[in-house]
Amino acid sequence: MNYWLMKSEPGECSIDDVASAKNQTVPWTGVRNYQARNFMRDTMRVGDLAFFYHSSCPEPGIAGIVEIATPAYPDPTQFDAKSKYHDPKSTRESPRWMLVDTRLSRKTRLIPLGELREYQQLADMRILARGNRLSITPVTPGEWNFIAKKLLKI
DNA sequence: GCCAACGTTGGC
DNA sequence: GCCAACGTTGGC
Repeated sequence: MNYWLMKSEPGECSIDDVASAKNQTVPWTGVRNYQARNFMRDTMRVGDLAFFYHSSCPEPGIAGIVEIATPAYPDPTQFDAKSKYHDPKSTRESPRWMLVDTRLSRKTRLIPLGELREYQQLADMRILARGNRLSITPVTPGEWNFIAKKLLKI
């Protein structure tokens, strides 16, 4: 079982959008970065848990927990000429972009980015690194447990 | 809106 | 294969 942190812009898809989606499940559409794709394609397993992080918004921070609900499969938006995620270089025979579905595990209180920065135990988290732009990053069990137990008390 | 940081592109 | 230019991300 692996732990992750997945960024989403709440203007695109917030934790409340996941909560109100059918089966409280959303496809993690639109990843166009190879490292993030590789995590989904190669390392994620059904049942893995991820912090759902709100980025590029007034209050960036962890807003909930989602569970990986499916194995990786081709992101349909890459084939859709009308989608902003369309990739003309990708083919159905050898799709370039993969995604997983994520299902709400629970909504949490919002842990602001500034609060995450307060703890030495979390100092190595990728999300806290300067200039970090990777939208999916691994979280260690130690970091996961610290956030879940100490900050969220779950 | 600014700007640092980083990934991707494309010419060579 | 190198690397400069460019575009994007994301916090502030």
